[in-house]
Amino acid sequence: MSSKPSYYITTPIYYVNADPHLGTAYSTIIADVQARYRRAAGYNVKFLTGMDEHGQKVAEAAEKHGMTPQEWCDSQAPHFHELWNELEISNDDFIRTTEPRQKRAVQYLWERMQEAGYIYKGSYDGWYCVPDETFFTETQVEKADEARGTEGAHLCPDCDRPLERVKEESWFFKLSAFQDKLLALYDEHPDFVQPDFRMNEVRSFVAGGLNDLSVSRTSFDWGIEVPFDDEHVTYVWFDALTNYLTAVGYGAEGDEAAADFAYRWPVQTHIVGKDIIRFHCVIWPAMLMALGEALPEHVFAHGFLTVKNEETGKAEKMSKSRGNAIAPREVIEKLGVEGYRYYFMTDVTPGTDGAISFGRMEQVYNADLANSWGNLISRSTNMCIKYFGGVTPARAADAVGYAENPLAAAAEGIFERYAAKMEAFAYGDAAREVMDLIHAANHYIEDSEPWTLAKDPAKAGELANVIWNLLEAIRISAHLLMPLMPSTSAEALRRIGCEGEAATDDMAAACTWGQLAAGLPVEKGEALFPRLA
RNA sequence: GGCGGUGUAGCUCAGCUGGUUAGAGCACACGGUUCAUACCCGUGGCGUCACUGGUUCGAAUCCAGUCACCGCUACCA
Repeated sequence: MSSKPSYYITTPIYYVNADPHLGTAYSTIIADVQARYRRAAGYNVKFLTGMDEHGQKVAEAAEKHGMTPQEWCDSQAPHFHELWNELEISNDDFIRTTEPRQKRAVQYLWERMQEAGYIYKGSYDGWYCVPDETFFTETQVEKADEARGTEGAHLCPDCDRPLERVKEESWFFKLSAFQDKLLALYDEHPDFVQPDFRMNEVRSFVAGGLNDLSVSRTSFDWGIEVPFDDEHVTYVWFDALTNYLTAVGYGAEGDEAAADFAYRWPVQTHIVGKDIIRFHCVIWPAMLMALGEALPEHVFAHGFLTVKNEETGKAEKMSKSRGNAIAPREVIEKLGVEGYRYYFMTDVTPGTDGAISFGRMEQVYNADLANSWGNLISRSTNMCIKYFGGVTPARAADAVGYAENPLAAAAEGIFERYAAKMEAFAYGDAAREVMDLIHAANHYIEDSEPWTLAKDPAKAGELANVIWNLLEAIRISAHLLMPLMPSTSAEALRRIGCEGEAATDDMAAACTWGQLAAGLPVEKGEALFPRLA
C-alpha cells in the first residue's frame, strides 16, 4: 500500500433530502483541514464523505417529486459535489449508500452478525418518527405529549411531528450485551470521544442501561435487503454506519481489498455533530465489537452553529421560520471561500455551540487576514521588488543584525507547537501560533526600518537580511496556513518564488527556518485579502 | 426530577493543585510612522472576577448556599 502511516478520517454521510447547509459544511471543513494537515505532515490520508440515501423518508420524497428513489438521490448528489468543490474539500472518496459496494458490505455485515450470534428475530411495537428515523416507546411518547399539552396526539418528542405506529417483525441487534465492554472501552480510551465533556455524557448514557436495537424494517423496501430474510430491509443507521467500513474494502472480494482494509482499518477519526454522538460512540463500537473488528480511535463531536442576534447579543438556533438561517453562499460572498474556512475554523470554539455573526466575520477577516497576513505579504514583496528588483536577496552573514534575528527565534519550534494544536482539533489555537509569527514579522519591519536602510548603500547587507527574513517568515506562515486556506497559501508561496513547495509531505522540514533560496522571483500581485469596508 | 457544565474587560476567551498593581486577541481612544490593503507600530482606559456567606495571614482560584444560562438523561429507581 504505502510506507506512510495511514490516516483515515470521515465526515458523517449527509442525508440526501436536505441541501448542504452551514452545519454540514462545518463538519466537512473540519475534516478537510485535518486531512490536509495530515497529508502535509506525512500521512497517507483517506478522507471520506458521502451521502445517506436509504430510508422511508427518501422514498416518500422521491414519490412526491415523481421520481424513483434512485433518480431522486441522483438528482440531489450534485448539490453536494458542487458545494464541496467550491469549499475546497479534498475528499479522496465520496460514498453513496445506494452503491453496489455498500450493498455488498452491509449484507456481508449481516452474515457476520448472524454467525457471531448478536442478532435475533423479534417484534417491534412502538412509535416511529419518519423524518428523524428514530423509535420511541409508548411511555416516552405519552410523557412528551403530556409535557407539551398535546395528549393523545402522539407527536415526536424531539421534533413535534406526528409519529407512525409501528408494529412489525424485526431483527434486533443485541446492543444490551455490550454495556460492560463499552464502559471498559471508555475507561481504557478516555480520548475515544472528544471533547471530554461529551465522554461524560456518553458514559452516563451507557451506564444507565442499553436496550437491544431494532435493525430491520418490513414496512417499506427502500433499503438494503437482509440477505437471509428478504422481507426485511436494513435500518438506515445500521446501513449508514457501515459506510465507514465499506469505503476501505470491507466485504469486498480479492486480495487488494483485503490489503486495503488491513492498511486502513481502524479509522483514526470520525467527525460528527453532537446530535449523532450516540450512534457513533455507543451503537457503532458495539457493532464493531460484535463483528470482532477493531474500533475507531477517536470520535470528534462538534457543536452546532448558532447565530448571534446583533441586536440582543443572544445566540439563537438557526431556523428558516425564525428567518436567521445563513446559507453557505452568503458567507462565501462576504468572505470568499478561504475567509469562510478561516473564520469558522478559528473563531468557533471547538465542541461547543458557537455563535456566529456577520459582524464578527468581518472583524476576524480584517484583523487577521487583511491587516496582518495579507498586508505583511504586500509590504514585504513590495520592498523586495523595490530594493532588490523582485529577486530574493542572499543573506549576508557578516551584516549587522544577522545573528540576533527575532523572526528566527519566533519560528523556532513553531511546527511542533502548531502540530500539537492541529492534532487536538484546536484550529484556533494553531492559527494563533501562526498569527504570532506574522505579528512578529510586522513588528520587525517597524523596528528594522528597511526604508531607512535603503538610503544607505553601506547597509545593503543588512537590508538584504531584513527582506530575506521577512520572506522566510512568510514562507513558513504560508505552509502552516495551508490546511486552513489552501489556495491563498499556495499563492503566497508562488509570489515569493516557492511554488514548488506547496505540495510538501514533510511540513516539519518545510517549516524549519533558513531554507529560502536566493535569486527566486518575487511578485507582488493583487491584495490576497482585500479589506472589507 | 437526576447527572454534568458554565457565569472573568464592549466581544471571544486564558487564568493548573489559593499569594505582588487580574491577563490575551479583537473592538475602542490617543500618539508615531510610511515599505504596505487608511496599513503597521506604540500608549491608554475599561472589569464590584454572577450573588451571599464561610475557611484562610491572604481567594477569581477552596467550601456552602442563591440566581442565571447550557448540555445530557429520565416508567419507577
